[in-house]
Amino acid sequence: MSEKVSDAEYAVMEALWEISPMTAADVTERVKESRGWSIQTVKTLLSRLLAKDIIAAEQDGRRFLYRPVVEREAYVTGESRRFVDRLFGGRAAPLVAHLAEQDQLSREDIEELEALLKALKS
Amino acid sequence: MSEKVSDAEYAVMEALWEISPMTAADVTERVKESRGWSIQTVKTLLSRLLAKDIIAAEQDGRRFLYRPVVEREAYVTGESRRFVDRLFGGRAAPLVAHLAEQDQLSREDIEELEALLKALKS
DNA sequence: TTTCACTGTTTACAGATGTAGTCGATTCGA
DNA sequence: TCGAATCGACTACATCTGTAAACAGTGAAA
Repeated sequence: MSEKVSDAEYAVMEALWEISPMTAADVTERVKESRGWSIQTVKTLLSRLLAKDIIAAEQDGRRFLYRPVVEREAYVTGESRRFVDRLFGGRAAPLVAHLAEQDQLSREDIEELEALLKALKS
Repeated sequence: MSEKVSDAEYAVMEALWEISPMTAADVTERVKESRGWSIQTVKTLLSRLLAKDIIAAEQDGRRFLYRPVVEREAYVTGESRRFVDRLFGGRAAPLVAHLAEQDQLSREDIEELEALLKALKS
């Protein structure tokens, strides 16, 4: 059970899930727009992720190339489960009901969901 | 926009959302099973929630009676939005698709969702 | 060869969080 | 009435988080 990923660390993971492996400088470049972090900050986050075994590093000359160990899919699954458990007693239907009540479902969402359910029934 | 509720604080909120108002001792009693907290811990959490204006306290003799200011509904809405934004680009359909892929949807969920969608279409 | 740019590593430091202990006031039971 | 229980307030303290600065090593440019 890999450890918890903080908000800031998550931003780094997003970059690495999109492209990997990358050097610390690359990652800094890619997260520059969203967060204005210095490369020092990114290095700290990378070290912490390394220590938690969320990512791995492979030496390349004098630098390291970082890559995810935990895949995005697995992470999202874990987080989703935690979220649904915590706020909706582990049931998905109340979650969707809630989103619907809050008008957080677009017509497009609704159509996709219908198609999805149809597929699930078969 | 009310401040962030930590994990421990959330456990206290759950109790208060179920029954309120309650004294610190009551809350301690109600969270005893899930978390084994001392009353001191609960008092600290209540103070922090007070400071964040997530709950309010009304004096009752020598004690305080605590009650939620932020309603569960509002909290869940905020958290849901944050969650869906962060992990699914703000779209609900991919979230449900993901839950489906992970077999996190029961037959019951599926039926409820169908009914829900039917209602939404009208 | 000297200097500079760039590495990773170590250290920093304030604020949030989890989990209480201590303290002074007060009320309640004996 | 007097001690025990209880209350809220204040203090404590380790860990995590966000955000870096300082530093030491090294490879590249001049």
